[in-house]
Amino acid sequence: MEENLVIVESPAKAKTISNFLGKGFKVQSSFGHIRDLSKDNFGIDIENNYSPEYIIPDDKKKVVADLRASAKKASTIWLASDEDREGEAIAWHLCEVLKLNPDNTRRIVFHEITKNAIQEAIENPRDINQNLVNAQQARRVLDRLVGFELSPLLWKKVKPALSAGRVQSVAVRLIVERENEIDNFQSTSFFRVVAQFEFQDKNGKNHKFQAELPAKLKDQAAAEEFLESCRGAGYNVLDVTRKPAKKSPSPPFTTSTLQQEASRKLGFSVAQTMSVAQRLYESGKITYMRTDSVNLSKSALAGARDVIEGEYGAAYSKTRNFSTKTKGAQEAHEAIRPSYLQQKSIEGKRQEQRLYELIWKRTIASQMSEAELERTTARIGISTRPDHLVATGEVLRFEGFLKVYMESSDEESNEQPRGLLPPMKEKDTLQLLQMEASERFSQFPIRYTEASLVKKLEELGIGRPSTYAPTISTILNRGYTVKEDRSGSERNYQVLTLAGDQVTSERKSEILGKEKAKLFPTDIGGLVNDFLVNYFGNVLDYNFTANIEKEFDKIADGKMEWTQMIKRFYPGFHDQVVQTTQNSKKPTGERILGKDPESGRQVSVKVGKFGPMVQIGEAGEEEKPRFAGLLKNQSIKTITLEEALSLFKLPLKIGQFENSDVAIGVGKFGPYARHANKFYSLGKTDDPFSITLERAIELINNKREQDKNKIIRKFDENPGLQILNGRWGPYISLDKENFRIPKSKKPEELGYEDCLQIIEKAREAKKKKT
DNA sequence: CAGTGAGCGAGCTTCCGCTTGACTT
Repeated sequence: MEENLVIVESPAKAKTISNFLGKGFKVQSSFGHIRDLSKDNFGIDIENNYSPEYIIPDDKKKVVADLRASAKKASTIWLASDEDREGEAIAWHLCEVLKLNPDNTRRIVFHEITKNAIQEAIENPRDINQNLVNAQQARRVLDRLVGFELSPLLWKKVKPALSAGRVQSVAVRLIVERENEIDNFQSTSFFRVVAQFEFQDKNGKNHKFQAELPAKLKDQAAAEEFLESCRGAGYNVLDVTRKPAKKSPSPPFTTSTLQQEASRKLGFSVAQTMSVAQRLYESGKITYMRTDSVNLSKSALAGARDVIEGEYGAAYSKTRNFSTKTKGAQEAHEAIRPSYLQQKSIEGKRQEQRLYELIWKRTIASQMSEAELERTTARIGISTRPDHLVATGEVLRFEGFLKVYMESSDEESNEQPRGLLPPMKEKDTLQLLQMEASERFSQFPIRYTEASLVKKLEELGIGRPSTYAPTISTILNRGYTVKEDRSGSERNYQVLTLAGDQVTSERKSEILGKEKAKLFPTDIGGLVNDFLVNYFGNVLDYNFTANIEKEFDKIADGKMEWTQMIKRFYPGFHDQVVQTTQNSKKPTGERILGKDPESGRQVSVKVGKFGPMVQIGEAGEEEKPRFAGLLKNQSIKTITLEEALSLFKLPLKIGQFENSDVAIGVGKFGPYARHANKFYSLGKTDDPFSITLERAIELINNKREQDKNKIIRKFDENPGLQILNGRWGPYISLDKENFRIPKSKKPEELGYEDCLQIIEKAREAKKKKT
């Protein structure tokens, strides 16, 4: 009965702290929350003042049992979960579940994992803040009520297994509305005038540079008139002004900004960033990766200063404290930074090295001095016109943090890097090389990437660092949105050129709307969003979360009873659900395309139980309607009658191979080629209507080759038993049941008996579990 | 795994936030 038990949320943290505390302290992890609402009847007794019913999920039973055993043996229990709403609730659930005695239970918090911080925390314990716990319960109950009432409504009205929630539904709304903005965008064109000049300095050296007309010209006639009027003109410098400017580094990484920069600079998906960061955290290379704080510990600040002064000199060092501007930030952790700042790079997988270096650079740069620039502006007069052209140059006087790191941007920039202007002064004359007026277009709104959607959600205060990546997965998995590349289409534009005293005109073309890994709404995403916005505009409101957060704060401050808050929301919301269930029509997005020339029956498209489909004929007619699903890249919004009708041509025989028919069809898993009763998926770029027999045979042969490599070993004793190569490495397959191979064994050396042993063991382990 | 859908209809799906393995073929 002498040990102290410290409970934290993460095992990696437990390990680190354990080293600081030494003997007499046992440190264990709760692995996050240990209890959640039951799934029966919402897990909330609505009749009984919204009393929550908590259960311990199966995968937490062992954790709880271990903690219970340790708690029994401990003289004092220290609850050291994070100092935020969720962390406080975890501490409270631990008290409840482990039946901890308040006399020997202490609540402690620390913001950085150093020996001093932890000792200080232990010297200043406090009680559990029940108000903060209640704010968490209100948050949890509200999310459950919203999610579990809206989702079943969608099952009834749209399609089974859909979902809606306070966070995911707003994420979908952002994507759908952005797409609408793009659809409705009217691109306007204008002309931009850029001139190339040559200047000869007093040593006779020639310098080339460019200058631009500040005003844009409204159409081709204006551009032509402008260039014509410049024919034979002289150009001289009206004045030159110099202005100093400064650039400051960005704050160190939070989860959201790390996801954005890893996406822009390394091309990582949000989930990929988190999984690589998790490995870095677990191996002790970086601090915790789920954080909304830009704060660095004192020791990190000192460490950064040492590194910068040693590596670049004292002039490059500037200690900065950043403050969070994010809505609803809870700041239970530090910013994401290297654990040891003197370590510029690490050993490990390529991805880990790249992400680590990004984190190192960002952290170090945040503690460096400003970059100092000098911007030069020269105004250039045109002898035949009152207008003037402007040339700008930028010189870096002092690199500062730019020596290490520069943040990227989501916007496509057409600004060219500006260099130094030649040493011109007032009244100098310039030689015009050529002047170009080129047609430009107003910029379409930009589609979201995973990371820029996270940025937007964070700005709105919706979601938390631990949920950004899972939220993206959810809206992709539900089929509300797809992440895609688009090749774009050609657009023509006009360029007028004044050179050698002649104005010429030329038509050029460029690619418009090329997209890489952008989020597009699907038909179902659009349909569900319109339905929810129409009937539940209050919950789908971009400010809904921000407003209820204010109420959670009141609860946390003890100024409001948490059940009061739910009482104010739920009855009205529930009534909305009941009303909508009874009174709303099924939203189908139906569009009538025309008549089927063969039968004369109506052809329409809509979203059905299995997704978007075409229908020939109507229900209730003598002959039943015929149905066909849309292809993945087709939409009920844009599909034509002709495209819709051709879907009924499938499955389509395209020829013979090895004396059997080859037919192209579309199934549950997309387009396929069928041959001798076997299915072969078509590639992403294969069009089911125009695919050739040659290509189909190629696919068949590829698949056969793959299957050949799939088999590592076969056994004569039992043809149902094989060692196969799968997506996640080698595995044992017995009559369609699969088993993992222990890491200690080499799959190609396993014999028949070995396999049976592994299977036996796996089956026993499974039995124990249940 | 590979067309399903028009309504007699079983029973299933679902939320957000904390956290990692276990697990997928």
